Amino acid sequence: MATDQLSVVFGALADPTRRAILGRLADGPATVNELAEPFDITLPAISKHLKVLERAGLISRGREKQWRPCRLEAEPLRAATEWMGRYRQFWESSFDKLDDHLRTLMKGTGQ
Amino acid sequence: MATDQLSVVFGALADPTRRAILGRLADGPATVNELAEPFDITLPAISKHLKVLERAGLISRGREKQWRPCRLEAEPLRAATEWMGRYRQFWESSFDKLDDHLRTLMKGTGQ
DNA sequence: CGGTTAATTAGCTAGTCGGTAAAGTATGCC
DNA sequence: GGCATACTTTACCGACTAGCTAATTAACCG
Repeated sequence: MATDQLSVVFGALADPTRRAILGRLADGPATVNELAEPFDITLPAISKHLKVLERAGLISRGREKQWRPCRLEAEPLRAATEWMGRYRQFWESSFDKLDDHLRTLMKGTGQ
Repeated sequence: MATDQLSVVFGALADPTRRAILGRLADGPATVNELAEPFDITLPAISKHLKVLERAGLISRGREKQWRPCRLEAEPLRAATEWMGRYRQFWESSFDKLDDHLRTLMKGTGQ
């Protein structure tokens, strides 16, 4: 996968286990074992997923006694959402049913 | 990569070439050669990228004479954006700086 | 200290990804 | 038909990914 920030973030989101982990973290911080509990995969596999999420800046990790609590860091999702925002008009209106010429024309009118 | 729709869409977006192709298609339909022109990669590589985008439902392809014009289909981005929407509060407010207890408490108040 | 719990690292396998070159398919046009 | 244009498919390659088991590190507890 490419190394630019957006690619890393989208790449991190392209896995249901990682999205589920983020979902869990939306309810508050959790330890690695707590995060692993719902899944049928081993702890090392979870550890790898967490590293991917950390590289994407989607989680941060503390140190508390023998636990390493994870916490959600949603900031990178702002950039991802903003990137998608460019296309919002194409799914919120019926513009995507029109041909290019007409679309260009209408864009010029400020709608 | 997993096969659920959201994973396939995020996976398709996790590559800068594919995102650039979508960017080009936002200006209107284009043929494969037109899409390939800005890049330093071979046509087969572009063809593969297009197949990934098509599998994600992000483009559709027609047939006009000997050309196979591609057109943007932004609909899948709606689901992707909606998924991220769950986390909007975490980057639009300072909630993500507070601890879980406080966040839970404030959520109960409706903001 | 020794043992337990928490989590990461190392090393392996199988499969996917992004790219290539070369061959194949489809259509248009003389 | 025959040739050119526009892609696509096939076969291959090196790098990366997701999973495993086994071993290691780190911190607490008695």
